[in-house]
Amino acid sequence: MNPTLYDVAREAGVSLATASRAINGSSRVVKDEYRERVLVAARKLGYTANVSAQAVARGSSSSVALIVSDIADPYFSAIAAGVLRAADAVGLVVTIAVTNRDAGRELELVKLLGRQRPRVMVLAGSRFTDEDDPRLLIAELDDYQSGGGRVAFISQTGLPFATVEIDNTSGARALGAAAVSLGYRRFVVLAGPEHLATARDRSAGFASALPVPPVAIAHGDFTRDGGYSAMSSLLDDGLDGADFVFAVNDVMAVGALAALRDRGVPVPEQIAVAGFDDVPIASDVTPPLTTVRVALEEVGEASVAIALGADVPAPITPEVILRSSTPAR
Amino acid sequence: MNPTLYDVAREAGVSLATASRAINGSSRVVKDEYRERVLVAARKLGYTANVSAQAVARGSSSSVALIVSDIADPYFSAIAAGVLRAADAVGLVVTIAVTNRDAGRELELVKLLGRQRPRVMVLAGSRFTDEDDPRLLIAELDDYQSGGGRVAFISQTGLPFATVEIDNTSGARALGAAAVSLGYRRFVVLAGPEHLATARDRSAGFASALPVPPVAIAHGDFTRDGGYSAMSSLLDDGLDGADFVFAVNDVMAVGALAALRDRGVPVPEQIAVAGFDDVPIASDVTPPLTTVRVALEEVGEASVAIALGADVPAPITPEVILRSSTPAR
DNA sequence: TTGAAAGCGCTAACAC
DNA sequence: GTGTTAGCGCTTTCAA
Repeated sequence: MNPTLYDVAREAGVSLATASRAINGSSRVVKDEYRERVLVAARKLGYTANVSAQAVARGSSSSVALIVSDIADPYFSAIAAGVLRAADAVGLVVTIAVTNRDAGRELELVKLLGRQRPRVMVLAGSRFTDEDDPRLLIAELDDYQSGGGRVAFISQTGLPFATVEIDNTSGARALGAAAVSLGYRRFVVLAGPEHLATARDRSAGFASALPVPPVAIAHGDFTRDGGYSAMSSLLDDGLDGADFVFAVNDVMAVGALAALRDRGVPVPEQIAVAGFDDVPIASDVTPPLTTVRVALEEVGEASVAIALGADVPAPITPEVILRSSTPAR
Repeated sequence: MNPTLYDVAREAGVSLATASRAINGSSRVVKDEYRERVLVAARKLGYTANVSAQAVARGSSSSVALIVSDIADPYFSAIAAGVLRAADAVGLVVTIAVTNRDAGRELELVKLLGRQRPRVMVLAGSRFTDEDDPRLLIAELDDYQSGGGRVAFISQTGLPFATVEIDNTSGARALGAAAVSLGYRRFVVLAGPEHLATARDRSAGFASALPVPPVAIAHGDFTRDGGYSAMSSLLDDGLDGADFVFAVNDVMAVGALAALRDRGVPVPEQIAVAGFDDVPIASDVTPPLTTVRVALEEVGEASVAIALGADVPAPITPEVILRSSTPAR
């Protein structure tokens, strides 16, 4: 059995209240001698506070709930790292749950994690433009907020909650412009899931910078394998002189690179490849990937900051990073 | 304010006890009519159970605590994915904290996360052979266990707790043997931190399969950058005819690949490279990396299984995966 | 089967 | 400063 605060108080010969004040350092001042006695007793008994009990008594917990699509995806694990760091800095503990890219699951998880009454809830999945009904999610989050919780979204605009917004459109447009000025002329887009807002914005932003529409667009999952198969199907159809492929995120670009390599298509000699996000591996694949950098860890940190009351920052405009996967033509 | 169970009971016109039984489905049976009324009332009020209060009343929580070195490292994020999946399957929620590879931090985190009285605690960092004093950690974990918690370690033998053991030595030895039979003769090892048990085992296992000792061993962090700098310093010293470099984990191997590429050393033509773990990107770098596969997600799942009482599995013997970074000579 | 009531471990008035 | 005590929201005897 774990010793309770009551045990500590008895051992120290003080009241429960004094022990509580000495250990968690409330605003009240405890005489040094007593505090010392309490601390010694706590150490002697191996006392560990019970945060559940504290949460019940205080009416608020010390945790942040984080919902991501897939923790093994470098995009989300980088965000998680930022959330973890920011939470740690303010003494909060982080509970993580994954949707596996299932929108319905997200609502369930909001309910599930909401049971912990976390101080903050960060949602980092992505919205679907054709979503059945975001109203249920909104209602659930409203309930959560009315109970004193704070919500922050990452990269999902259009919802009535604080959001760390990433300007996917202009980032992608900048990349498109860079590609054009490097001399590329025939573009192909690995566009991700058809109804995923982030994917659409990036795809559209990229296209908006081109003098001519992309010669082909292939949809696929927002994952490495999605990139691999989208690229493969494009290859099956014949590249038809395309000289540049834009994958709407880096993990898809990595998949595309693998597909290209498996087919023996030289990159960047025959075709250039670019991604989006600048996840850590982007610079370590061969050739190093041109991409659009989003400071993911900072985005994660910002999400807990705004949930905790910081001003919502202006939309983050990601920066084009040119690497050898897209040399000048 | 969040509605409480009391509110629900009142709304449904039943007692608190009945509402509790109807909602969490205790062993007691509640008359259908009452149950229905309670459920309707709960929905109407938007009732959400408060797990902290449940934990206090029940004396046990429904969470698992996971401690890893760095969630952005693919090795740990893969393990985390497994832990998350296994926890989800049994209705447990996961709290994650990172040590940033600081051994002292691990003890602090055990204390910190222990305050939640998690049902299970999984430690996935790595032990240092020269550790100041594992006794403190052990004592802390013993306390935790005596309070009813269950501990599981991943890949860290020698501690008196259930462990998902990875046979690093034999995996590395098998890789060494494979390298020899492929025709390689002059080996170099990127050995990781000097006192990290996992790194030492892998390094020693590999060397034990060679006819001659490695021509050089470079230590460095167990990270991508550690691999990059270890490889760089070896390059500075002159490779001296080495034809094979073994990095004790994949992320270091990826760093080594980058260092080699930056210096213009062709891989695998001039020198072959192999890693360990088979993290997802291993097969996506160029050339695809020969490695020793550890089923990381399964390891994560196994850790919660054994903590929950499953039999401790035999040490996992990882499997050599030959890819193009180590062609036959 | 249901309800009253005694806790669970802790905090925070409130009184001394 | 310190102690008493009434909760916090929920579970679980124990009677009825």
